[in-house]
Amino acid sequence: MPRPRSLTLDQLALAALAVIDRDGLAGLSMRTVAKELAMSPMGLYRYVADREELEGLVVDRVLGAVDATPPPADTPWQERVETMAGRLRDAVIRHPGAIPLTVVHRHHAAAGLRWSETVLGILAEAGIDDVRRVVALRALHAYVTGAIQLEHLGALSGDGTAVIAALPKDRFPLLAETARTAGGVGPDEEFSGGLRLILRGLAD
Amino acid sequence: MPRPRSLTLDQLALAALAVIDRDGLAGLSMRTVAKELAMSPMGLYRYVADREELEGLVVDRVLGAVDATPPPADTPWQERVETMAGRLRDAVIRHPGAIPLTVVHRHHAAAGLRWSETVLGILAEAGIDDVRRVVALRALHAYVTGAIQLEHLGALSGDGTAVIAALPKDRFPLLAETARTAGGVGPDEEFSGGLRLILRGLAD
DNA sequence: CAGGTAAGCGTACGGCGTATGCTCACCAGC
DNA sequence: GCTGGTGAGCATACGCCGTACGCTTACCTG
Repeated sequence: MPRPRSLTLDQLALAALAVIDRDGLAGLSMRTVAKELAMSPMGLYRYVADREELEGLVVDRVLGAVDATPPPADTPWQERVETMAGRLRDAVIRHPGAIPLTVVHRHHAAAGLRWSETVLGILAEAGIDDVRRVVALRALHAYVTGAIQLEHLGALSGDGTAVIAALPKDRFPLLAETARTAGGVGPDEEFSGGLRLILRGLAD
Repeated sequence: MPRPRSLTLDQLALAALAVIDRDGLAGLSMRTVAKELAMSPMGLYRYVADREELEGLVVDRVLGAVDATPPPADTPWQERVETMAGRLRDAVIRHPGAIPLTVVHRHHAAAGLRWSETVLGILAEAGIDDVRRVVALRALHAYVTGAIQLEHLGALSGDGTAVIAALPKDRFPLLAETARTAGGVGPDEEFSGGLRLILRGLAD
Protein backbone atom coordinates (compact mmCIF):
# COMPACT_ATOMS: atom_id res chain seq x y z
CA MET A 1 0.00 0.00 0.00
CA PRO A 2 2.54 2.60 0.97
CA ARG A 3 4.97 4.34 -1.27
CA PRO A 4 7.45 1.87 -2.78
CA ARG A 5 11.13 2.06 -1.87
CA SER A 6 13.08 4.05 -4.39
CA LEU A 7 16.44 2.42 -3.74
CA THR A 8 17.92 -1.04 -3.28
CA LEU A 9 20.47 -1.95 -0.63
CA ASP A 10 22.94 -2.56 -3.38
CA GLN A 11 22.54 1.00 -4.57
CA LEU A 12 23.34 2.15 -1.04
CA ALA A 13 26.46 0.04 -1.00
CA LEU A 14 27.45 1.32 -4.41
CA ALA A 15 27.04 4.94 -3.36
CA ALA A 16 29.04 4.42 -0.19
CA LEU A 17 31.76 2.69 -2.16
CA ALA A 18 31.85 5.56 -4.62
CA VAL A 19 32.39 7.98 -1.74
CA ILE A 20 35.15 5.81 -0.32
CA ASP A 21 36.88 5.45 -3.66
CA ARG A 22 36.72 9.18 -4.26
CA ASP A 23 37.36 10.68 -0.81
CA GLY A 24 38.75 7.81 1.22
CA LEU A 25 37.30 6.16 4.26
CA ALA A 26 37.53 9.39 6.24
CA GLY A 27 35.15 10.95 3.74
CA LEU A 28 32.48 8.35 4.42
CA SER A 29 29.57 9.58 6.50
CA MET A 30 25.83 9.20 6.48
CA ARG A 31 25.62 12.71 5.09
CA THR A 32 28.06 12.19 2.23
CA VAL A 33 26.39 8.95 1.18
CA ALA A 34 22.99 10.60 1.30
CA LYS A 35 24.29 13.43 -0.83
CA GLU A 36 25.67 10.89 -3.30
CA LEU A 37 22.15 9.51 -3.59
CA ALA A 38 20.55 12.96 -3.78
CA MET A 39 18.67 12.18 -0.61
CA SER A 40 18.37 13.60 2.86
CA PRO A 41 20.74 12.18 5.48
CA MET A 42 17.94 10.67 7.53
CA GLY A 43 16.47 8.90 4.54
CA LEU A 44 19.22 6.34 4.80
CA TYR A 45 17.84 5.13 8.09
CA ARG A 46 14.85 3.68 6.25
CA TYR A 47 17.31 1.17 4.77
CA VAL A 48 19.89 0.58 7.48
CA ALA A 49 19.72 0.70 11.26
CA ASP A 50 22.98 2.58 11.68
CA ARG A 51 26.30 3.35 10.13
CA GLU A 52 27.72 -0.05 10.98
CA GLU A 53 25.06 -1.75 8.93
CA LEU A 54 25.88 0.49 5.98
CA GLU A 55 29.52 -0.51 6.32
CA GLY A 56 28.42 -4.12 6.28
CA LEU A 57 26.67 -3.55 2.96
CA VAL A 58 29.87 -2.11 1.54
CA VAL A 59 31.85 -5.15 2.64
CA ASP A 60 29.21 -7.47 1.21
CA ARG A 61 29.60 -5.77 -2.12
CA VAL A 62 33.40 -5.78 -2.10
CA LEU A 63 33.63 -9.41 -1.03
CA GLY A 64 30.73 -10.38 -3.24
CA ALA A 65 33.00 -9.80 -6.21
CA VAL A 66 35.25 -12.73 -5.35
CA ASP A 67 34.59 -15.84 -7.32
CA ALA A 68 34.09 -18.71 -4.86
CA THR A 69 33.75 -21.52 -7.38
CA PRO A 70 36.46 -24.13 -6.82
CA PRO A 71 39.37 -23.82 -9.26
CA PRO A 72 39.86 -26.74 -11.69
CA ALA A 73 40.59 -29.89 -9.71
CA ASP A 74 43.31 -31.08 -12.06
CA THR A 75 45.82 -28.55 -10.75
CA PRO A 76 47.86 -29.11 -7.57
CA TRP A 77 46.00 -28.14 -4.41
CA GLN A 78 48.64 -25.57 -3.48
CA GLU A 79 48.02 -23.78 -6.73
CA ARG A 80 44.29 -23.85 -6.12
CA VAL A 81 44.69 -22.25 -2.69
CA GLU A 82 46.91 -19.62 -4.28
CA THR A 83 44.18 -18.93 -6.78
CA MET A 84 41.62 -18.47 -4.02
CA ALA A 85 43.92 -16.18 -2.04
CA GLY A 86 44.65 -14.20 -5.16
CA ARG A 87 40.98 -13.75 -5.94
CA LEU A 88 40.32 -12.43 -2.46
CA ARG A 89 43.27 -10.08 -2.57
CA ASP A 90 42.35 -8.77 -6.01
CA ALA A 91 38.80 -7.99 -4.96
CA VAL A 92 39.81 -6.23 -1.77
CA ILE A 93 42.62 -4.24 -3.31
CA ARG A 94 40.28 -2.85 -5.92
CA HIS A 95 38.90 -0.65 -3.12
CA PRO A 96 41.86 0.19 -0.88
CA GLY A 97 39.93 2.70 1.17
CA ALA A 98 37.52 0.02 2.28
CA ILE A 99 40.21 -2.34 3.58
CA PRO A 100 39.69 -1.49 7.26
CA LEU A 101 35.99 -2.18 6.82
CA THR A 102 36.57 -5.58 5.28
CA VAL A 103 38.69 -6.55 8.26
CA VAL A 104 36.06 -5.56 10.79
CA HIS A 105 32.95 -6.82 8.99
CA ARG A 106 34.33 -9.88 7.22
CA HIS A 107 32.62 -12.18 9.71
CA HIS A 108 29.13 -11.17 8.72
CA ALA A 109 29.63 -11.20 4.96
CA ALA A 110 28.19 -14.24 3.24
CA ALA A 111 30.79 -14.03 0.51
CA GLY A 112 33.54 -14.54 3.08
CA LEU A 113 31.90 -17.74 4.22
CA ARG A 114 31.67 -19.07 0.68
CA TRP A 115 35.36 -18.38 0.22
CA SER A 116 36.19 -20.26 3.40
CA GLU A 117 34.06 -23.23 2.39
CA THR A 118 35.83 -23.52 -0.93
CA VAL A 119 39.27 -23.27 0.64
CA LEU A 120 38.32 -25.90 3.20
CA GLY A 121 37.24 -28.16 0.35
CA ILE A 122 40.63 -27.83 -1.30
CA LEU A 123 42.42 -28.52 1.96
CA ALA A 124 40.25 -31.58 2.58
CA GLU A 125 41.04 -32.96 -0.86
CA ALA A 126 44.71 -32.44 -0.03
CA GLY A 127 44.23 -34.92 2.79
CA ILE A 128 44.48 -32.46 5.65
CA ASP A 129 42.37 -33.65 8.57
CA ASP A 130 40.01 -31.48 10.55
CA VAL A 131 42.18 -30.15 13.37
CA ARG A 132 45.02 -29.26 11.00
CA ARG A 133 42.42 -27.83 8.65
CA VAL A 134 41.13 -25.45 11.29
CA VAL A 135 44.62 -24.19 11.94
CA ALA A 136 45.38 -23.92 8.24
CA LEU A 137 42.26 -21.94 7.42
CA ARG A 138 42.82 -19.50 10.25
CA ALA A 139 46.46 -19.13 9.26
CA LEU A 140 45.53 -18.41 5.67
CA HIS A 141 42.94 -15.90 6.82
CA ALA A 142 45.39 -14.23 9.14
CA TYR A 143 48.09 -14.08 6.50
CA VAL A 144 45.89 -12.73 3.71
CA THR A 145 44.25 -10.18 6.01
CA GLY A 146 47.55 -9.01 7.44
CA ALA A 147 49.37 -8.96 4.13
CA ILE A 148 46.72 -6.84 2.43
CA GLN A 149 46.79 -4.34 5.26
CA LEU A 150 50.56 -4.09 5.39
CA GLU A 151 50.70 -3.70 1.66
CA HIS A 152 48.25 -0.85 1.77
CA LEU A 153 49.54 0.88 4.90
CA GLY A 154 53.09 0.73 3.63
CA ALA A 155 51.99 2.53 0.52
CA LEU A 156 50.20 5.35 2.24
CA SER A 157 53.13 6.31 4.43
CA GLY A 158 54.90 7.42 1.25
CA ASP A 159 57.36 4.66 0.49
CA GLY A 160 57.47 3.24 3.96
CA THR A 161 60.63 1.43 2.97
CA ALA A 162 62.33 4.75 2.30
CA VAL A 163 61.86 5.69 5.95
CA ILE A 164 63.46 2.45 7.02
CA ALA A 165 66.31 2.74 4.54
CA ALA A 166 67.31 5.99 6.25
CA LEU A 167 67.86 4.28 9.60
CA PRO A 168 71.20 4.45 11.43
CA LYS A 169 73.08 1.53 9.93
CA ASP A 170 74.96 0.78 13.13
CA ARG A 171 71.83 0.09 15.15
CA PHE A 172 69.70 -1.47 12.42
CA PRO A 173 72.15 -3.03 9.96
CA LEU A 174 69.90 -5.86 8.76
CA LEU A 175 66.77 -3.75 8.57
CA ALA A 176 68.53 -1.13 6.48
CA GLU A 177 69.85 -3.76 4.12
CA THR A 178 66.49 -5.48 3.96
CA ALA A 179 64.74 -2.26 3.07
CA ARG A 180 67.16 -1.77 0.22
CA THR A 181 66.60 -5.20 -1.26
CA ALA A 182 62.87 -4.89 -0.58
CA GLY A 183 62.72 -2.27 -3.29
CA GLY A 184 63.42 -4.96 -5.86
CA VAL A 185 60.55 -7.18 -4.73
CA GLY A 186 57.14 -6.24 -6.02
CA PRO A 187 53.97 -6.57 -3.94
CA ASP A 188 52.68 -9.51 -5.99
CA GLU A 189 55.81 -11.59 -5.52
CA GLU A 190 55.89 -10.64 -1.86
CA PHE A 191 52.32 -11.74 -1.34
CA SER A 192 52.61 -15.04 -3.13
CA GLY A 193 56.06 -15.67 -1.67
CA GLY A 194 54.73 -15.45 1.84
CA LEU A 195 51.70 -17.49 0.94
CA ARG A 196 53.89 -20.24 -0.47
CA LEU A 197 55.72 -20.42 2.86
CA ILE A 198 52.48 -21.41 4.53
CA LEU A 199 51.59 -23.86 1.78
CA ARG A 200 54.98 -25.52 1.97
CA GLY A 201 54.63 -25.79 5.72
CA LEU A 202 51.27 -27.39 5.19
CA ALA A 203 52.59 -30.03 2.81
CA ASP A 204 54.65 -31.98 5.38
CA MET B 1 62.24 30.97 31.48
CA PRO B 2 58.58 30.10 30.99
CA ARG B 3 56.52 27.83 33.10
CA PRO B 4 57.90 24.27 33.04
CA ARG B 5 55.86 21.49 31.46
CA SER B 6 53.85 19.62 34.01
CA LEU B 7 53.55 16.34 32.09
CA THR B 8 55.71 13.93 30.11
CA LEU B 9 54.72 12.34 26.83
CA ASP B 10 54.74 9.02 28.59
CA GLN B 11 52.12 10.26 31.02
CA LEU B 12 49.96 11.24 28.05
CA ALA B 13 50.32 7.79 26.57
CA LEU B 14 49.53 6.20 29.90
CA ALA B 15 46.39 8.27 30.34
CA ALA B 16 45.18 7.46 26.83
CA LEU B 17 45.85 3.78 27.41
CA ALA B 18 43.91 3.91 30.65
CA VAL B 19 40.93 5.36 28.79
CA ILE B 20 41.18 2.68 26.11
CA ASP B 21 41.46 -0.12 28.64
CA ARG B 22 38.49 1.19 30.55
CA ASP B 23 36.11 2.41 27.82
CA GLY B 24 37.46 0.86 24.65
CA LEU B 25 38.85 2.59 21.60
CA ALA B 26 35.52 4.28 20.94
CA GLY B 27 35.87 6.04 24.28
CA LEU B 28 39.17 7.60 23.31
CA SER B 29 38.99 11.28 22.49
CA MET B 30 41.06 14.35 23.20
CA ARG B 31 38.45 15.34 25.76
CA THR B 32 38.43 12.05 27.64
CA VAL B 33 42.21 11.90 27.79
CA ALA B 34 42.34 15.48 29.01
CA LYS B 35 39.81 14.65 31.70
CA GLU B 36 41.90 11.67 32.71
CA LEU B 37 44.78 14.09 33.24
CA ALA B 38 42.59 16.68 35.02
CA MET B 39 43.42 19.12 32.25
CA SER B 40 41.57 21.15 29.68
CA PRO B 41 41.09 19.48 26.28
CA MET B 42 43.23 22.03 24.46
CA GLY B 43 46.08 21.60 26.89
CA LEU B 44 46.97 18.36 25.15
CA TYR B 45 47.88 20.28 22.03
CA ARG B 46 50.93 21.66 23.81
CA TYR B 47 52.27 18.11 23.74
CA VAL B 48 50.98 16.61 20.49
CA ALA B 49 50.07 18.13 17.16
CA ASP B 50 46.86 16.18 16.73
CA ARG B 51 45.01 13.05 17.68
CA GLU B 52 47.08 10.89 15.38
CA GLU B 53 50.24 11.82 17.23
CA LEU B 54 48.61 10.89 20.51
CA GLU B 55 47.71 7.53 19.06
CA GLY B 56 51.33 7.12 18.04
CA LEU B 57 52.38 7.65 21.64
CA VAL B 58 49.99 4.93 22.75
CA VAL B 59 51.42 2.49 20.23
CA ASP B 60 54.96 3.40 21.28
CA ARG B 61 54.06 2.50 24.82
CA VAL B 62 52.31 -0.75 23.95
CA LEU B 63 55.06 -1.91 21.64
CA GLY B 64 57.75 -0.57 23.95
CA ALA B 65 56.87 -3.35 26.35
CA VAL B 66 58.12 -6.08 24.02
CA ASP B 67 61.56 -7.37 24.85
CA ALA B 68 63.68 -7.12 21.69
CA THR B 69 66.83 -8.78 23.05
CA PRO B 70 67.69 -11.86 21.00
CA PRO B 71 66.62 -15.12 22.66
CA PRO B 72 69.44 -17.47 23.73
CA ALA B 73 71.38 -18.56 20.64
CA ASP B 74 71.67 -22.17 21.76
CA THR B 75 68.04 -22.91 20.91
CA PRO B 76 66.84 -23.73 17.37
CA TRP B 77 66.16 -20.67 15.26
CA GLN B 78 62.53 -21.65 14.75
CA GLU B 79 62.01 -21.63 18.47
CA ARG B 80 63.65 -18.22 18.71
CA VAL B 81 61.33 -16.75 16.09
CA GLU B 82 58.40 -18.25 17.97
CA THR B 83 59.64 -16.55 21.10
CA MET B 84 59.79 -13.20 19.34
CA ALA B 85 56.33 -13.61 17.86
CA GLY B 86 54.98 -14.63 21.22
CA ARG B 87 56.48 -11.59 22.91
CA LEU B 88 54.86 -9.29 20.37
CA ARG B 89 51.52 -11.00 20.66
CA ASP B 90 51.60 -10.95 24.45
CA ALA B 91 52.35 -7.23 24.57
CA VAL B 92 49.64 -6.31 22.09
CA ILE B 93 46.98 -8.54 23.57
CA ARG B 94 47.48 -6.96 26.95
CA HIS B 95 45.60 -3.94 25.52
CA PRO B 96 43.01 -5.36 23.14
CA GLY B 97 41.28 -2.04 22.60
CA ALA B 98 44.46 -0.58 21.15
CA ILE B 99 44.92 -3.29 18.53
CA PRO B 100 43.61 -1.24 15.61
CA LEU B 101 46.01 1.53 16.59
CA THR B 102 49.01 -0.78 16.63
CA VAL B 103 48.18 -1.89 13.11
CA VAL B 104 47.99 1.63 11.76
CA HIS B 105 50.92 3.19 13.63
CA ARG B 106 53.31 0.26 13.85
CA HIS B 107 55.51 1.76 11.14
CA HIS B 108 56.49 4.76 13.18
CA ALA B 109 57.12 2.98 16.46
CA ALA B 110 60.79 2.50 17.26
CA ALA B 111 60.00 -0.64 19.23
CA GLY B 112 58.60 -2.27 16.11
CA LEU B 113 61.85 -1.65 14.28
CA ARG B 114 63.88 -3.21 17.08
CA TRP B 115 61.67 -6.28 16.93
CA SER B 116 62.17 -6.55 13.18
CA GLU B 117 65.92 -6.17 13.50
CA THR B 118 66.12 -8.99 16.03
CA VAL B 119 63.97 -11.29 13.92
CA LEU B 120 66.09 -10.54 10.87
CA GLY B 121 69.15 -11.45 12.89
CA ILE B 122 67.68 -14.82 13.74
CA LEU B 123 66.72 -15.46 10.12
CA ALA B 124 70.20 -14.49 8.97
CA GLU B 125 71.79 -16.92 11.41
CA ALA B 126 69.46 -19.57 10.02
CA GLY B 127 71.17 -19.05 6.69
CA ILE B 128 68.31 -17.33 4.93
CA ASP B 129 69.65 -14.93 2.33
CA ASP B 130 68.42 -11.39 1.85
CA VAL B 131 65.65 -11.77 -0.72
CA ARG B 132 64.10 -14.71 1.08
CA ARG B 133 64.61 -12.80 4.32
CA VAL B 134 62.55 -9.86 3.08
CA VAL B 135 59.71 -12.17 2.14
CA ALA B 136 59.98 -14.05 5.42
CA LEU B 137 59.91 -10.93 7.58
CA ARG B 138 56.91 -9.51 5.76
CA ALA B 139 55.12 -12.83 5.96
CA LEU B 140 55.76 -13.06 9.70
CA HIS B 141 54.56 -9.49 10.13
CA ALA B 142 51.46 -10.16 8.10
CA TYR B 143 50.66 -13.36 9.93
CA VAL B 144 51.17 -11.98 13.43
CA THR B 145 49.22 -8.81 12.65
CA GLY B 146 46.38 -10.68 11.02
CA ALA B 147 46.21 -13.42 13.64
CA ILE B 148 46.01 -10.96 16.51
CA GLN B 149 43.20 -9.07 14.83
CA LEU B 150 41.21 -12.18 13.96
CA GLU B 151 41.66 -13.48 17.46
CA HIS B 152 40.33 -10.27 18.92
CA LEU B 153 37.54 -9.62 16.42
CA GLY B 154 36.29 -13.17 16.74
CA ALA B 155 35.98 -12.66 20.45
CA LEU B 156 34.00 -9.44 20.27
CA SER B 157 31.33 -10.82 17.96
CA GLY B 158 30.24 -13.08 20.82
CA ASP B 159 31.66 -16.47 19.97
CA GLY B 160 32.06 -15.91 16.28
CA THR B 161 32.38 -19.64 15.88
CA ALA B 162 28.89 -20.09 17.29
CA VAL B 163 27.47 -18.06 14.42
CA ILE B 164 29.27 -20.23 11.92
CA ALA B 165 28.27 -23.46 13.65
CA ALA B 166 24.64 -22.52 13.04
CA LEU B 167 25.09 -22.41 9.26
CA PRO B 168 23.00 -24.56 6.92
CA LYS B 169 24.96 -27.79 6.82
CA ASP B 170 24.03 -28.54 3.24
CA ARG B 171 25.60 -25.39 1.85
CA PHE B 172 28.55 -25.10 4.22
CA PRO B 173 29.31 -28.66 5.35
CA LEU B 174 33.03 -28.21 5.91
CA LEU B 175 32.72 -24.81 7.55
CA ALA B 176 30.12 -26.11 9.97
CA GLU B 177 32.29 -29.06 10.87
CA THR B 178 35.36 -26.88 11.16
CA ALA B 179 33.61 -24.51 13.52
CA ARG B 180 32.72 -27.42 15.73
CA THR B 181 36.25 -28.75 15.97
CA ALA B 182 37.55 -25.19 16.32
CA GLY B 183 35.99 -25.06 19.74
CA GLY B 184 38.55 -27.57 20.95
CA VAL B 185 41.53 -25.53 19.77
CA GLY B 186 42.60 -22.72 22.07
CA PRO B 187 43.87 -19.36 20.77
CA ASP B 188 47.44 -20.08 21.85
CA GLU B 189 47.66 -23.37 19.98
CA GLU B 190 46.00 -21.77 16.99
CA PHE B 191 48.47 -18.92 16.93
CA SER B 192 51.58 -21.04 17.30
CA GLY B 193 50.18 -23.71 14.99
CA GLY B 194 49.83 -21.23 12.16
CA LEU B 195 53.18 -19.71 12.94
CA ARG B 196 54.84 -23.10 12.74
CA LEU B 197 53.41 -23.55 9.26
CA ILE B 198 55.39 -20.52 8.12
CA LEU B 199 58.50 -21.65 9.93
CA ARG B 200 58.32 -25.10 8.38
CA GLY B 201 57.88 -23.57 4.98
CA LEU B 202 60.94 -21.45 5.65
CA ALA B 203 63.11 -24.43 6.53
CA ASP B 204 63.35 -25.86 3.00
C1' DC C 1 -11.87 8.94 -5.19
C1' DA C 2 -10.76 8.28 -0.11
C1' DG C 3 -7.70 6.21 3.56
C1' DG C 4 -3.98 4.17 5.45
C1' DT C 5 0.70 3.17 5.36
C1' DA C 6 5.35 3.89 5.20
C1' DA C 7 9.06 6.73 2.50
C1' DG C 8 11.55 10.54 3.04
C1' DC C 9 12.68 15.10 5.21
C1' DG C 10 13.66 18.97 8.75
C1' DT C 11 15.13 20.01 13.02
C1' DA C 12 17.82 19.35 16.93
C1' DC C 13 21.11 17.36 20.38
C1' DG C 14 25.29 15.90 22.20
C1' DG C 15 29.80 14.67 20.96
C1' DC C 16 33.93 15.08 18.15
C1' DG C 17 38.69 17.40 16.48
C1' DT C 18 40.82 21.59 16.66
C1' DA C 19 41.75 27.05 15.28
C1' DT C 20 42.26 31.03 17.82
C1' DG C 21 43.39 34.31 21.30
C1' DC C 22 43.59 35.06 26.33
C1' DT C 23 45.62 34.68 31.16
C1' DC C 24 49.00 34.10 34.20
C1' DA C 25 52.81 31.08 36.43
C1' DC C 26 57.41 30.97 36.07
C1' DC C 27 62.30 32.42 35.90
C1' DA C 28 66.33 35.60 34.24
C1' DG C 29 68.16 39.98 34.75
C1' DC C 30 68.71 44.18 37.19
C1' DG D 1 63.05 42.05 45.34
C1' DC D 2 61.11 43.67 41.53
C1' DT D 3 60.06 43.42 36.46
C1' DG D 4 59.33 41.71 32.01
C1' DG D 5 59.33 38.14 28.51
C1' DT D 6 57.99 33.58 27.45
C1' DG D 7 55.22 29.78 26.74
C1' DA D 8 51.87 26.48 29.48
C1' DG D 9 47.28 25.91 29.98
C1' DC D 10 42.42 27.42 29.30
C1' DA D 11 37.81 29.21 27.32
C1' DT D 12 35.31 29.89 23.43
C1' DA D 13 33.73 28.73 19.04
C1' DC D 14 33.17 26.41 14.42
C1' DG D 15 32.01 22.85 11.45
C1' DC D 16 31.72 18.22 11.29
C1' DC D 17 29.70 13.69 12.97
C1' DG D 18 25.77 9.92 14.16
C1' DT D 19 21.15 9.76 14.99
C1' DA D 20 16.33 10.49 17.90
C1' DC D 21 12.00 12.36 16.84
C1' DG D 22 7.91 14.03 14.54
C1' DC D 23 5.99 15.79 10.26
C1' DT D 24 4.68 15.74 5.34
C1' DT D 25 3.38 13.47 1.39
C1' DA D 26 3.45 10.04 -2.46
C1' DC D 27 1.62 5.88 -3.36
C1' DC D 28 -1.46 1.73 -3.58
C1' DT D 29 -5.80 -0.59 -2.29
C1' DG D 30 -10.59 -0.62 -1.78
